[in-house]
Amino acid sequence: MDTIPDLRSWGGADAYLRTCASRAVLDVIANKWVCLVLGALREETMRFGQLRRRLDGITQKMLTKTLRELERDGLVHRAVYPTVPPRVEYRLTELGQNLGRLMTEIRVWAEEHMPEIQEARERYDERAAQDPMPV
Amino acid sequence: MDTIPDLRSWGGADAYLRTCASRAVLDVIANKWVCLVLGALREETMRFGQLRRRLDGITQKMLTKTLRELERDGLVHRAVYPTVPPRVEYRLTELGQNLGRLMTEIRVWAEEHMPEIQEARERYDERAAQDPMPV
DNA sequence: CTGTATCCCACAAGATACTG
DNA sequence: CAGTATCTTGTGGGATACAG
Repeated sequence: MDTIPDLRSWGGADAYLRTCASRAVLDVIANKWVCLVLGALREETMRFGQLRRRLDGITQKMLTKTLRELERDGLVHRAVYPTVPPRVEYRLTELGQNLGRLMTEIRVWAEEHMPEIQEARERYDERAAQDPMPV
Repeated sequence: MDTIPDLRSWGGADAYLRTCASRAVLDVIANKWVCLVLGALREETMRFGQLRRRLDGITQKMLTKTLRELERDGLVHRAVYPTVPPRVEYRLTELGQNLGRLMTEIRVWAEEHMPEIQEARERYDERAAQDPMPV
């Protein structure tokens, strides 16, 4: 079982986390699957398999892990209906919806500016290819 | 030398990246150091060592790598002054400032909501400790 | 259908030492 | 000062098999 990292190292002498909440939150959302799951659930409550298809490319394992983390962080609510076969629905909590709005802003930014990034990369790579990098 | 991963590595039929810009951008910003560097440079142009001290806890290697990626993506400009000892200044490009604003929103959100996340975790862990998890 | 449990590997990332 | 070059370890994450 994957263990969920504990952040209580907070306030301690640790160099990374010390002072700020920002770093703790970044440890939550600086994760592509987390962002994508939040984004997907923003649209509607979804079942596990539905979510899996929606997030084309995610493995069962990563989806489960991501959802558990989000549940632990109070961003996603997990509702189990003890039917057979089992039915599990995931929906954003209020906190999750709140964060989801930020995710949407990121998506909007992404769609608007990705071309510029792509162009910058091509320029950079071209320059790098020309410059005689030392052995 | 660390190579900068190329998006196209997963190209073509891959399930993850294909269509959307969001995923490509998430691969850029879903990274705590990237977020922190952008956040730091939002305040002011900084030299390498200055940045390193500011981002307490980052290693030289990771800072270098992060800055190279950001430079490649056109988010950070790198200015080298061929003095001795060398002086290298990093500043956000316009695109970088633009993204930096999003970073700031994340920081604001973090400071506002981290306590809620922390509480959710404690509740979750307490519940988990009580429930007799199956072997 | 919704998960757990394993095996496995590539790579992210820290520590350390060296250089123009 | 601003990096490179190595070495090593942890872990993110895929593939697969199995279970309630």
